[in-house]
Amino acid sequence: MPELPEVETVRLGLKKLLVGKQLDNIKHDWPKSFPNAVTDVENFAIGKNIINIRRRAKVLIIDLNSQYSFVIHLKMTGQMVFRSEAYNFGAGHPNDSLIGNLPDKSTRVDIAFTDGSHLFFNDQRKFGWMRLMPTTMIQELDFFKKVGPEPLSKTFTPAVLVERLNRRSRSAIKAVLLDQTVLAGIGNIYADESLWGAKIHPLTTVCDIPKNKLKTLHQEIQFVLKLAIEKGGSTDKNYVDAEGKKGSYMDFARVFRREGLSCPRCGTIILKIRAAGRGTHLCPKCQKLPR
DNA sequence: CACTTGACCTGTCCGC
DNA sequence: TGCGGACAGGTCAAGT
Repeated sequence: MPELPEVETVRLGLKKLLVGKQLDNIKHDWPKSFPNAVTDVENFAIGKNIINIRRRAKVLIIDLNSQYSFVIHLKMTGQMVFRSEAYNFGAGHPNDSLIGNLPDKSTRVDIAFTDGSHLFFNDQRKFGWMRLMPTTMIQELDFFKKVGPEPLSKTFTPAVLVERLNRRSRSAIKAVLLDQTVLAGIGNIYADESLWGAKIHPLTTVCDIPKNKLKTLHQEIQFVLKLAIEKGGSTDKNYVDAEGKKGSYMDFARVFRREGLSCPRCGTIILKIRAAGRGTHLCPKCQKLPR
């Protein structure tokens, strides 16, 4: 589910809620969701304390004071939800909460802390995973070696965007924006939203995009990601933050999931096409293919 | 190589 | 109401 803004929202929530807590017990029922040896969990997690929560691309990292960390990818439907007590109802926001009692049938991992609170890793589709590993080994993972720059970092200038996109200059821009080795953290929602903002058709070949539009694209990527973090991310279906609450970016979306509605800029009916194997939304008047 | 498709899973929605 | 198929925010591996 989550792209950079959703993972960042979860990170901010977990950082407030989890730092300092001591692990008491871990229950898990689906090996692919938590592929760890029992001895590693006993030696490097149980009884240890959480010291920091980080994010790189769409990956969450929970550091323990044992030189080990949980590395977490939520993929399509993963959720990390904290409860001060297990088995109670959510934060008391009936309109904002998607989930009630925990654990439930989507719970893959249940981490109990010594103060009685719990962290639940829920994942309907079981694509996501969390694994315990030595903190220093994280940077050795293939994914981390290859992943591109963070689009909200100070060093991510328009020139850096151009240089990264040119690595796949003959591919369609939508596919390139989704490529995590080009840029970190952009997924289907924010790719469509930023291309609409820059008035670029998702199937445009990178080398056919004029320089000034690439500069606009750089601005739009940062604008859309920052706005989405402000709004607590996008809840299309499953996404919730660390307290189980939905994000509200979808109320601000200009094209994503708005097929058949009118373009907020020109009023033309928004289309949904297939690009890079993904549902792709665009305004056919604002976003024309160069000819 | 570069791009597309299938696989990993469960759930929901739509058409017949 | 039931059933089949398409589709869903991500990433790999395999195939063309």
